Amino acid sequence: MYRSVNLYQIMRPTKRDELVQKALKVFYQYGFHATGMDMLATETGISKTSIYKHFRTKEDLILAVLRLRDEHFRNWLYRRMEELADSPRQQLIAMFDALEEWFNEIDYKGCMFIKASSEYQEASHPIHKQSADHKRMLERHITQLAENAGLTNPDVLARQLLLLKEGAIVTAHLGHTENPAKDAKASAIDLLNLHSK
Amino acid sequence: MYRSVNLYQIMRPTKRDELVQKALKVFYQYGFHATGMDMLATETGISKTSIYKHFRTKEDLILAVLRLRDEHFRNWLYRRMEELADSPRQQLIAMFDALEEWFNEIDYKGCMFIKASSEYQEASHPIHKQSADHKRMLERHITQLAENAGLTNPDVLARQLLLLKEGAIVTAHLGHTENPAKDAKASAIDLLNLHSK
DNA sequence: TATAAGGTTTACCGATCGGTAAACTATATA
DNA sequence: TATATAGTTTACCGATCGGTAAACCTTATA
Repeated sequence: MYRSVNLYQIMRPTKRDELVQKALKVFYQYGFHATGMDMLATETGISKTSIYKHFRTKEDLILAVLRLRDEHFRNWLYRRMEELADSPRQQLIAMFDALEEWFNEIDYKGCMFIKASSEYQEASHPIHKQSADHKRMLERHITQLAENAGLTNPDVLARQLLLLKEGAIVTAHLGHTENPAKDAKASAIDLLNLHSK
Repeated sequence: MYRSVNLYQIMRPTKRDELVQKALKVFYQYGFHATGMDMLATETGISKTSIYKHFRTKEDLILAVLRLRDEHFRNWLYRRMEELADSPRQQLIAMFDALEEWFNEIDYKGCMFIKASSEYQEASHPIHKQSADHKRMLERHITQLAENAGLTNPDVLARQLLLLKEGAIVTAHLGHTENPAKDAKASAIDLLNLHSK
């Protein structure tokens, strides 16, 4: 019995994952508070009862959604940076080309973690904390790239590049500026040159 | 009669303004969707019926709140930049010192307009549009300062400085980085030097 | 003193909020 | 065939959502 249960869960986590995947789209498009569980059941085609079989609360579901989003986004960004450039230095610059591609998607609605932390504001809230963790992991990766590129003060430079990234993300969503990714990229190139030995 | 009505409205717009002022604090602290009208009535001490005498809908109230916030914030930032530095060039740098003061306030919860645009995502939504207008007005002012400072490409530089500002604002709220205002300021100084003749 | 405007309280509206109970169906293994 | 699991539908829970109706109080002017 135990064997069959475990095998089933290992081999077919499909429905649960399908739910998280669909919920991600809905939360991203409409926001967290604005998305009710009834609407979520309708949009995903999965009954509310089934949803609550998988997740104790709406908050738990959101945390799972953010986990998936973190995995998807970091994988995509890191891969795209590698595809667009060879050297670590050029990859840091290519981050802003990748961002521009993202901004130009028709359904672009900003960064899910900025939104999450802004709807769940207290720093102690699990959703806020998990959003901060995502940013921390990005920072670690970019810092490593800056080190590999042999740049001076790789940690400071990484934080500065990420400030440009976050600024471009919210500016692209506000929509009052033509091409924030391009402006950010130009700044990034300048900063990189200044941090070269 | 008409005279008395008008005089009354001109001389004592107090209650309405008091409502907007208090609603601003509540919306800023708890978010827009998360703040119900009953809670708002309780927190402001103004009955729901009275609120709806002044504003037809919750959305109208939010628009009034954002108008007040725009006025407060821009006045505060511009004044603080002037207090902290004399030359236009130094004032541009001082923007990040002013931001650091803001970030260190105990009730700091990020930028109200970023939050508003992220809870009302469609670019056509009045709340989203008004948030974008705020950013546009900031851009105009910073561009003017860059021109007065005699810097090359004042418009590009202004947009880049504002990318750093927005990035610092969301990073300070996420709370995963020590002192984003300091990082942003260092970048700003570098960019300013590169744009000097 | 009559009147009008701004404000109040109390109560209510239908809809939706997050979440649950119960009874049922389909599938896959023992 | 018996059993366990994942999933379903229907109905419901108390609370809160944005918004309104009606009756009353207060204050300042005509």
